[in-house]
Amino acid sequence: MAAIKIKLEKKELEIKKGASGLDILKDNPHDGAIAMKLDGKLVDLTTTLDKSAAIEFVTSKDDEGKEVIKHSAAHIMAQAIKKLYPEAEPTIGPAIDTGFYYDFDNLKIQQEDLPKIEKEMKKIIHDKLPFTRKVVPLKEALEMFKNKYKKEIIKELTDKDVSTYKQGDFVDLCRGPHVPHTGYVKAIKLTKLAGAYWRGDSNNVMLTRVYGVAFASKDELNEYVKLLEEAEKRDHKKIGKQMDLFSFHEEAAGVPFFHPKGSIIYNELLNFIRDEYFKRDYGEVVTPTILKNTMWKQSGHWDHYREDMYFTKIDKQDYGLKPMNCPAAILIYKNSTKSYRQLPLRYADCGFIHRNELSGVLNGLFRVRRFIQDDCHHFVTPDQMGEEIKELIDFVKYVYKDVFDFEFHVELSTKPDKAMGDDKLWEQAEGALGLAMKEVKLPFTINPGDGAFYGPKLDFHIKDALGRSWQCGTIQVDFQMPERFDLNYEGPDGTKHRPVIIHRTIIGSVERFMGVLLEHTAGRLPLWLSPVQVRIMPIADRHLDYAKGVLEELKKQGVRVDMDDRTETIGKKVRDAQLHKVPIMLTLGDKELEAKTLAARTLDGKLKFGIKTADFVNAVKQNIEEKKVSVSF
RNA sequence: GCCUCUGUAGCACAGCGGUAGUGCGCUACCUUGGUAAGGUAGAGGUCCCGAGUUCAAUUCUCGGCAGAGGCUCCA
Repeated sequence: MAAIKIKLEKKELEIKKGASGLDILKDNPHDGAIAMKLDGKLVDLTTTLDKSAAIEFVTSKDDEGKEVIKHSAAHIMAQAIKKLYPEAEPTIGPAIDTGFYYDFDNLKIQQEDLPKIEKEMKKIIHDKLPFTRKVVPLKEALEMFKNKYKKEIIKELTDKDVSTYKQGDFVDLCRGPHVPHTGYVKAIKLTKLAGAYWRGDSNNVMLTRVYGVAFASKDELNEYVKLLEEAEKRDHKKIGKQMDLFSFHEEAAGVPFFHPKGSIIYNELLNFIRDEYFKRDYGEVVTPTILKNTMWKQSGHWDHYREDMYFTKIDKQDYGLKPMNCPAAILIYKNSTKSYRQLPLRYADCGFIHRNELSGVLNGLFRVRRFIQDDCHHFVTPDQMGEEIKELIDFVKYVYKDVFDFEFHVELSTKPDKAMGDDKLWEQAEGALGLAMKEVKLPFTINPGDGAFYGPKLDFHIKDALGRSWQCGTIQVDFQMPERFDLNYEGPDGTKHRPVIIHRTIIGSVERFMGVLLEHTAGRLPLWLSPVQVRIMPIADRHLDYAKGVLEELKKQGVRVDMDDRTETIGKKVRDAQLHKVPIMLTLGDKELEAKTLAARTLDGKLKFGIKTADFVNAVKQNIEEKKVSVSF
């Protein structure tokens, strides 16, 4: 038989024509190989070679390999479900970041059914059924697949042929690639059941989506399960309860009740941002929550945002609760003639805004119906726009990286379908944001059609300790509102010019940011944000008087301090303080009483004895002042 | 809003067609203890709300409200 030359990584090999990746692996073992790249294109290991090519094996450790495993697992699940529920109609089932899912129509199952499906999947995996690829002409494919969803997909394809994969008696429309046989998928777990609209459109029927995870080893599955447990422990709703920060009540769905301790965190976040405003030449404004509908009609909110608003009547006139602060800032701007010398003009507004969110999207502090944004409207000349945006990006970087130690990424969201204004202004605004990002040399991705109705935006997503990402800050360029409200300023030439409005938030909403921060830190907030910064714990009753003295002194110094004077053992008091995430514990006993010193314990279990009160106060104040992320002595 | 699930003491959960338990927490007393749980006793519940089935509903059925996880949406 004829031989062909292939290039395998750095080696040149000669193999039989028609040999497959699996054949090559026999003589050239490659640990964990599950797919391969043929001249850079990802294909099955079972693909046969009929001409010279460069080959690279892809393993289950590579991202591409992981995706192959997840995708193969989706097919295995579909096969299992088809067997258990023959009337179910498979639609689509891709690999996703966290695993895979498959959507079915006509599948009526419950959470309890998942183990049954898992069991069936394990059988299929045990049987090591080969995945076989077959390319068929479109017409033939239309006959092969009876179900309407698959037909719909096939009809939209522009290729001549479509590729199908078969394992056992299950055939699916699929580009591939897949693992050679089902036995390659070593560990699977079905995680949740959900509803999902066909093609993600809420006008379409709701399908049943089954989510799962798949790995090439049991260890990886265990690791994943651990991560889930960790995430559950860090759930901010749970931490909020444990630390007595806030609660939710059915009397006000979607709006948190912040308790005294939670309110401290809330207010500290606002204080922090206000201090930054002061340094950066912002003016804070305080404005009404309820404004007349005439205002909302002029701003465009009536046409573009009404669904998300609450309305009321006062003296037979129609009013709406503000979902955004911009109209108020605009009214203040228009209150007097503005000169170019006054710009940029920055109106910060920490007012409550209300959004009538769908009940199904509410989620702890992450998604609420009433919240405060660290919102500001920058009125700038077109010339100042670029510089102002760059300064803002810098501000964002300072807050995320320097103060809170968050990684983040940026998306540029462009014109949505439901937008107002003409395309030219949109392009100009999008260009300005993109250019600023390039100039500050930050990478960003494009999120098409996700802009606000009045302008494109940069969205800042922060990454927490568990690698999850949250949208918080946003910078939006708006040419529309200045037009609608006929805003202007006197230029150096003595004529009127149109300003540009930049709408932006950095921490986003105080609520969401607090939730992210609680999960990121697992409740171990930096000292400056901790509701109780220091807890004093006398060891026996005879230390009480000394402890009270220390308590008063720290209070006088502005430290948030409390005392655990219960008749409990010191071990018990330490445990309680640990559980409530009190950053500094002062244990006061005979030694301290005698030497008039303090003994401190931090949450990491480190102890230090013999601290002088004055030194302690200085260290604590400095840590707070510098907004340090952690405490140490 | 839609899909699946859930709702029992402050919290975490058992339980059951005959109006309820456990642990932690709380209160009192004893204990005065050196870095993640000392002992004993006690208080605490409209079993989310409403209707239906039943001799009897916290339990079964239906409707509502709220929560969780998804989908769509979003700070």
